[in-house]
Order: sequence, then structure tokens, then C-alpha cells
Amino acid sequence: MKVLVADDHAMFADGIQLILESEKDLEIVGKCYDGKSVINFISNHKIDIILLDVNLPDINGVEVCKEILKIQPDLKVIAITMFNEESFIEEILNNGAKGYILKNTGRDELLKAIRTVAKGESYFSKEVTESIMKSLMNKRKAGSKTINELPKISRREKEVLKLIIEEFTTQEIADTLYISLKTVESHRASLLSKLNARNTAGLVRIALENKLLDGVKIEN
Amino acid sequence: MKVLVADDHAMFADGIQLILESEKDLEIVGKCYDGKSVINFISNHKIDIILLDVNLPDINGVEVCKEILKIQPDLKVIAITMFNEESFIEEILNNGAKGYILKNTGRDELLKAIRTVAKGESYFSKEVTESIMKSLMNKRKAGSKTINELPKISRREKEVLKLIIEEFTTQEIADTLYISLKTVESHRASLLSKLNARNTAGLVRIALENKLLDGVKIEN
DNA sequence: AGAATACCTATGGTAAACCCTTAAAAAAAA
DNA sequence: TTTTTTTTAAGGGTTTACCATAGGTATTCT
Repeated sequence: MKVLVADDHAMFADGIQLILESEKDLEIVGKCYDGKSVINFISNHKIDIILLDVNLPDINGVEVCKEILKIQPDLKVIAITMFNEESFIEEILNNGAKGYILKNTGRDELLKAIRTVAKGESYFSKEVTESIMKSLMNKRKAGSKTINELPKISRREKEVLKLIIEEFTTQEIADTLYISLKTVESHRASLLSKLNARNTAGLVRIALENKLLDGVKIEN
Repeated sequence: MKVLVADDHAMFADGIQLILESEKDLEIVGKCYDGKSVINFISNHKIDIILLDVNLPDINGVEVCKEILKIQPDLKVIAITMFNEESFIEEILNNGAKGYILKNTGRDELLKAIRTVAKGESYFSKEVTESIMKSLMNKRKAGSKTINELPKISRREKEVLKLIIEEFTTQEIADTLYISLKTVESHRASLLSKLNARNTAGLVRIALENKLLDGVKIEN
């Protein structure tokens, strides 16, 4: 299997090379030290696996991942970073990476990751998995650092809010709900007041950020 | 340790009771078959661990979880369901559950889950972990079923969009950026056109849904 | 049962957003 | 260097959103 190593720390890339050299089934076909040369290399060579550092000097690792998968969709991308940052992990997994390991990963785990991903499966180190799970559990808590204690939105207000977010005008909302234009305006006013928003933009932002519409029935 | 089992399928609750009976350190102090009785029980008894079915007949499991943690914040909640649904898992973990296991979990894993959570750690079965990881990888793909191919938003347009989302009026944006009101209106118009939005609400929704503001510098 | 609170309804007036068109200087891309 | 995109700006008009206020109806609390 042809492997490409992309990392701006030459020492690290060399270390990986040493590890892979002793393996008969793996062959390092290149080393890149920045995003542009990675994209260039992928355009000109057919490889199987890339070990991609998320923090390359020129281009964001996520962007590099997107680009090279456009060029060669069946390429297996394993992301590597120094840090166990949940946001990085989530972002790059969303963009096609098949695995994610940390730089302090040992020889055995590195080889296991490569061979697992090569088979078409995904691989995540235990630390990474734990990190994701923890962040899943703390998302809401972290988000509510400004303990906004949003007041309760009434049923009708939620209906109006839902339609606002769907780009209905006040008149259209009135027609949809069979109530007066002025009534809808009144609901808008109380929404603005309750959610502490100045205008429609704030209404939509606050509603989406706090997932206020979860649980509103959609009757189509 | 005092354990409460909450599941509307009596057979299942009984099964758990049988498993736990043979363990000296675990004691089932009650069984509940709906959300209301769970909340009621927690209000009147001090327990250590609850095995909570996510799909109770009357109240949504997530709501039950929220409520009982308000009453007894140090209570350890282990969510149980039939299905390996990522949305359920994420939702209930966000609301304080310490573990998540499936109903086809074996005796040993059930006990391991309870004892792990009792120690203050978290527990997730292998299947659940895999499910989360997979959904993490497929989120973007699923969301982009309507391949919207959003056109490029220029630098200035992004600045305007950012301020719109922050509830600035057109006049305020003009003052902030030291440009004319009419110029800002012009930018708004091209944003509406480019993002295919009908009004401010759509602008905000589309921007937030597509994370268009990621990478916009905040110079304060 | 009575009071307080929250909800849904509605009005007139004012402020802001949106539409259509045109256009020139500046910057970026081909 | 030429072409395209971006940023700037304007007039003039229409539509929509927001403000202050208020009455009748549920709902909840005491």
C-alpha cells in the first residue's frame, strides 16, 4: 500500500517513515510539508493512504482533506494532530477523514490504524473516542455559559417563530394560521421581548442557537 | 447502591431485577413504568442510579432526565433504549445522562455499566460509540442532500452578514463600517440574491446552517 | 373562588427593510 | 493588459417589521 505522509515537522514525518519501512505491505511514496504540495502530489500520484497533519502551515487541514478527496475520492485519509481537540476531530471527520490519531500514538497503534482504514473501516484511538464522548456530554453546558434562562415560548409563538425562520412574512404567517396580520405582529413583539432580540435577525439566531424549535410538530 | 429501573415494558424491568438481585452491592429499590411516576419516585426517595428507558409512554425520556436531575443533581442516569439512534444518544447525553446502553446488552456489560457510572465515570457500549462516530462522519453528507452549492460571499458581504446576525440595523452597519446606508443596502441585496433568501430571517438561517461566518475575523 | 399571570387577539403610527435601476472607482483574476 | 468581480453610492418607491397600547380569554396560584 502506498502511503503519503503530510506533516510540516520533518522529524515527525521521518519517524513515521522509519516505522513504516519495516513493514512489507506499506510503502511511503512521498512526504509533504505543506498543503499545496499535498494537493499537487495527489494530483499526480495514485496512492492509498495519507497521514495528514491537521495543522499544516499554509492551508487548513480540513480544506486540504476536502480538496484531495475531490481529486481522488477513494483515498483513505487519517488525520493526525498534536492535540485532542474535539472541534478539529468533528470537522475533519465531517469532511471525509476515515481515522483520527494523536501524535503521541505508539508504533503498534499507528500500524493498526493504517491497516484498519485500508480495509475500508474507520479507526479512532481510545483517547480520541473519549474526547468526543466528553464533548458530546458537555456541549450544552458549555453553550450555556451565559445562563440565559430563556423564558417559555407559548405554542402560538413557536408556530409563528417557526414560520419566521422559514422566511414567511407576517402577512403570510397570518394567512397560514388564519389569524389577523396584527395578531401575528403581536406574537412577533412578544417573541422579541421574551428572547431579548432587537429584530428578526436576532429572533432567528437565538432560536437556532438554542434549538427552540425542537419538538414543534410539522403538519404537512 | 440503590437502583431504580424505569421502563414501560414490565418484562424488561423484571429481567433487569433478576440480574441485579444476585449482586450484593446493588439493590433495586423501585420500578417505574412511566415518566410521571419516575419524577414522583425521585422526589420521595434518595437513590444512586437510575436505568432510564428513553421511550416512556407519557413523557419524553430527555425531559424526564432533565427533571430528575433538577431534583437530585448527583443522581447517575444510564439511558437505555431498543435502538441505536444517534439523535437520542446525543440529546440525552447533553442533558446529563452518564451512560447509554442498548437493550440487547448482556448481563456482564449491564453490570459493568452500572459500576462504572457509579464510580463517577461514564460508560458507553461499543455499539453506541461506533454509532456516534459514524454519525459524526455522515452529518455533513446527510445535510448536503440538497447540494446547495452556495456561491462565494465576498469579504465585505461577510462583514455585513456578520453584523446583520448580530442584530445591527442597516444604518448601524453603515456607521460601523464607515460606508453609506445605500451601500449596505446594496450588500444586503446581493446577499439575499446570492444566498437565495427572501428576507433577513432567511439570511440568518442560511448563514448559521452553513456556518458561513467561520473564519471571519472579529476585531474588537 | 378570586386574583394574578400568561395567552391570543387586535389597532394605528413609525421605523426599517426590500425592490429596481443605474453607475463609477477599486481590486482581483484571466 | 483586458476582463470580471467587488465595493462603493444614489434616487425613489413599496412592503414589511417594529412600537405602544389594550381587551377578552385561558390558566395557574393562593
